[in-house]
Parts: sequence; C-alpha cells; structure tokens
Amino acid sequence: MAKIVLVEDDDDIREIVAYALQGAGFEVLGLPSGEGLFATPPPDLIVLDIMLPEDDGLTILKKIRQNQHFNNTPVIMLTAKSSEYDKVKGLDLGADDYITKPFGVMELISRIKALLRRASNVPDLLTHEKIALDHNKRKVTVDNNAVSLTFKEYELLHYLMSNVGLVLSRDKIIGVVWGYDFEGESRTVDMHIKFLRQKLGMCGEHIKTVRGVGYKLGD
Amino acid sequence: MAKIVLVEDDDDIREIVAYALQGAGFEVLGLPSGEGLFATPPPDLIVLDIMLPEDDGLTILKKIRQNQHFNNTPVIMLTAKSSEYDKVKGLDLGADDYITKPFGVMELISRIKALLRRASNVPDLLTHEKIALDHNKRKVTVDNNAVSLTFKEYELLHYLMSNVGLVLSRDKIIGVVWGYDFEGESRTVDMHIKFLRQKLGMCGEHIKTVRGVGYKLGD
DNA sequence: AAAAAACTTTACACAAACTTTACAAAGATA
DNA sequence: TATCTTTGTAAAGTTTGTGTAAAGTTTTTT
Repeated sequence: MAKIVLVEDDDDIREIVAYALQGAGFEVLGLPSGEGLFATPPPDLIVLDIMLPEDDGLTILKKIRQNQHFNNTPVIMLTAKSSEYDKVKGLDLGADDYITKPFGVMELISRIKALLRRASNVPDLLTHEKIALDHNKRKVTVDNNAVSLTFKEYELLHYLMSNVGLVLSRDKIIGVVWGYDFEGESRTVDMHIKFLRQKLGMCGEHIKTVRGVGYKLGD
Repeated sequence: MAKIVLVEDDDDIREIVAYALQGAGFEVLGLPSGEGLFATPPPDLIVLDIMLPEDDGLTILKKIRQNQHFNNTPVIMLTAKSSEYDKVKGLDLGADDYITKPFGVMELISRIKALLRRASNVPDLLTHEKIALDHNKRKVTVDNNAVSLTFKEYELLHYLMSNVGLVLSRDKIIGVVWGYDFEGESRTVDMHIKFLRQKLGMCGEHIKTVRGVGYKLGD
C-alpha cells in the first residue's frame, strides 16, 4: 500500500488524520516537524502543514523540491489560511494540491487518491489505432516506429488524441495549442494538420476534416 | 535538515566552517573540544579535527566508536598532517572519510553529502550507454575513463541520468540544479549542456535537445 | 593579493519551426 | 452548370530557439 508522510505540528490533528488515513489503507508516518523527513526513503506522497513552528511548510516544500530524491514526490499542502496568496505561493513552489482547514477527511483521502493516480509512474500513454503517444517522453510512434514531431505538431496531436472522436473547432485548437492570445487568422492550423497527416503516414487519414467546423481524430 | 557536530579547537576555523555549513543548509553545532559531545542525541554526522588540545581527535573517535548511541554516526576527520600514517590510523579506527587542511569548503560539503547519502543506504549507481555515475563517490566515467566535472555539470548530469528518456524542461532543470529561487533568464543551462556534451565526448550526443521544451538523455 | 576555476551573461549566427501568400482543389448552394 | 465557400498545399517569407564564442563576474584556491 502507498506510504504517506504527514507533517503536522498539532498532535491531535496529526493523530486523527493519521488514524483516518490508516483506516483508508495507507501506511502513514506522522511527523511533528520537517526534521527527519529526508532521513528515510521518499514516501509515495507527503501531506504538509503550511503552518509549522520552526521551518514553515513552504520552506520544507522548497527543500523537498530541491532534493534529488524527493523532488518527484507529490505534496499536498494543508493550510488554515485560505487566502489566495498562500495558495498561489504554495502551488508555484511545486505543491501538487492544497486543502484548507477545516477539511473533511474524506475530501483529503479522495484528493490523495487522485494525486497518487496522477503521479503513479504509470506512464502517460495515449493510443489510437497504431498511433502511440508517451507524454512523459514526448515521444510518438506509429506502428512502433518513432515519428519525430515539432513542438506545435506534437501539441496538436496530443490535443487530438486526448479527445478522440470529438470534433475540435479551429478556435478551440488555436486556443489550446497556440494560446488564447493568438491573433493571425490564416491557414496555419491547416498547415500543421497537413504536416501531421504527412508524418503519421498511413495513420494520417485518421485525422478527419469536419467541413465548416474543424478536425477530429477517429470515429 | 541534517544535524552536524563540528569539533574543532581553533575558534576562527570553527566559525568559518560552521557558517559555511549552515549556508549549505545543515544544522550545525560547533564544539571546541570533545567535551559535551555525548551529552546530546547523536547528530547525523560528526566532523572531527584530529589535532585537539586535550583528548586528541583519534581518542574521541575511539570513544565515538565505543559508544552505543554514537557508533553508527559517520565521522569525517579533519587534519593538518597529510602523512599517510595519520590517514590510515584514522581510517582504521573507523573514520568514514578524512580531509586535509587546508581544504575547500565545497569539497567538505560534498563529502558530507556523500557520506550522509551513503549512511542513509540510498543505492546510487546510475548508468546509461557507456556513461556511469557513482553518486556516492561523485564520480563519472565514460567507457571506463574518468571524466572530471564541475559541481553544476555533475548535478545536471545526475538529474539527466535519474530521468533517462524523459524530457526535462529548462524550468525543471533550473529548479532542481540551480534551486527554485534562481532568477536570471539566460543561456546558462544551454552553456552547461554544452560543457557536458563536450566532456562526455562521443557520449555527449546522447543528450538530446527537445526544441521548445528542454533536454533529455537517451531514447 | 594574485591566480585559477567555475559560473553567468551578452551577442550574434544559423537552422528549425512557424506563418503567410497565393492559388488549386473540393464541396456546397442555387 | 455556374458560383460561392471552405480546405489543401507548395513555396516564399518571417520569427523563434538553440549553439557557441568571448567577455564579464563571482567563488575558490594558491
């Protein structure tokens, strides 16, 4: 079962949460401070109180992100302040999620599970017909042959493969791939579709034109 | 963070080294003699001057190794004499490493880190193609020939080798290798990639540029 | 204090990636 | 069929990102 380290200075809260997490099937190590956090092998996830006596939570988070062995460990920040500032600051430093006190234990558990799923080194793999896309490696293969794509081509294919069967309008595509501030109206999207179709070889024909609207993959 | 006790009689040296270690993120307790060493819980590591007024360093080391609570604590010996005799004697008694004065502070820090890593039983041998990286010894070889890397070059290569095949964005690289508070936006990362590629010789080409994103090793 | 090493910045060349233009082809409308 | 609209595509034009030399700065060593 997944190992979780819980850093929380308040003894009562720590005990209660630890108990609940154990009840949910996790292996829990509760720590009253960040001390000793790095003394053991990295857990699968860290729950970190933002308000700690010595080193505050953000400092510990920073250390986690700078540590070679811990920097990939997902972190959920626990905070009493719900002010936008703390949220943003925590997220920027690399917290994967945050939750404000008082929080329901069920909510914490479901967020932990979501995060574990997301972070579990199950490679982010999308496939359609003979096309495979590995998002961690940013690598695409057709029938097991590597295909080399440029930045925009890759982003475009990733968007298509994330929405197989759905029609994606030019506007949406431009928004997602080019960014919503993109201006020039022209054949740019079409061009990239063409390049993609070309590079995907016989799989290129799976990208279908929906006249008057946009494009879609499959179906 | 790791607690370190520094036993050194010279006030100046003690202050300077303690300051440097604190700057490196360690919690440091400086002692002018071995007295009081056993009064507190064992630290994560002890730096011990071999030349001390009363009990000399070797005697203290002996006591450390005989003490039930301290005998597993890693010890680095600090010595002015570089004679073989002292080295061997120190090592035989159970010092885990030694370093002769005058020493570079960076060297001390990296040896401390290596020792802490070694003591925390984190396995650390990374290889990729003909590149081998021994994280405990902090040594890199290409096709069994030692390659001498600077601090940042090493950190960068270590990060790459810890994530073979995965694309690492400049942001991530900066975060891990330079620290999240690094500011300057420039060609710094590229420069270090260049140096690395150069030093790795024919293996340099395994570091691949992923245009618009960052770099990756292999695949 | 001087010298060396490590690291960072600047500046610019160049190739890759991206965009536009212009027109051809295909589909829709009447 | 004639006409209008939308999409495909080749080729030319523009922008952007990366590589790298060289100079500048900081840190470490002598």
